Amino acid sequence: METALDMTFAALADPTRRRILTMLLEDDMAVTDVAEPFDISLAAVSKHLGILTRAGLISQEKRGRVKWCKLEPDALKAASVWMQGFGQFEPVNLDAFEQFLGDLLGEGRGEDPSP
Amino acid sequence: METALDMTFAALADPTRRRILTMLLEDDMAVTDVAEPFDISLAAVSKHLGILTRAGLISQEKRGRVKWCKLEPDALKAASVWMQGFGQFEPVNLDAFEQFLGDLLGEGRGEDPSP
DNA sequence: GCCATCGTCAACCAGACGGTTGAATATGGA
DNA sequence: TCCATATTCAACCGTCTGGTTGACGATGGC
Repeated sequence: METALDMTFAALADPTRRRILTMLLEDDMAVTDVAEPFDISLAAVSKHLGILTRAGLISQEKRGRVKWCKLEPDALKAASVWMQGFGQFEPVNLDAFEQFLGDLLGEGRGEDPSP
Repeated sequence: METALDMTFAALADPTRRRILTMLLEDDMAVTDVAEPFDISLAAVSKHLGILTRAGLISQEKRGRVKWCKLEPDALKAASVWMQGFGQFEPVNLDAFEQFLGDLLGEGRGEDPSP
């Protein structure tokens, strides 16, 4: 049986999907617009969005002929809580977050969760 | 290129590996002892431990003929920080954590990160 | 009504994943 | 020295994953 936590972490394991999530952090987007910055087919992006939707990380609503994608941050909450159960590190503060973003730059681009 | 975040989330996506992490939360363990509660082969557990090690979530140290596995919670920190970048939910408090554990019971066993 | 646009579906492919088994490599104890 | 214990390695298997392409169903503009 595949639990919610399984699906959440599996969804987050792909860099394309994480990048999509950070894009949606700024604003809701249509599928075509989500796909625009990527070098893969629209069908591939559509699959990624399906995985994110099944994991509950985003929701999709069709208005007219365009389907809008919206971030659902509450799904991240469960995963975040799971990790914090390990509790051996203090709640994250903004300073640590900024520093982490700096570290990230050396590792790969398009990962940053903030504008 | 496979980033650290890729490996962390992929490692967390498997329920066997999450259960191993919660076991190691209580104490360091030898590979054989880690494998004991599982219905899979020792070799399979050894592979899981390799994945957790490569993701930096645990470390392994050989003392004598037994290899000890130790939780490395700092690796979870990066992933936790990434998620908190979405910041639309407040830092987790203990009450929410207890409630979450309650919710989890209906979903699958062996997932709980606390004793 | 017609055509372009938005998005998904279906079939396919290469490669990774989780598991198995059996052999191999330490190491410790008698 | 010999044997049992602890762990990994290597080869293999079925299934899932991320990608492609081409055809297809809706919807909106003209």
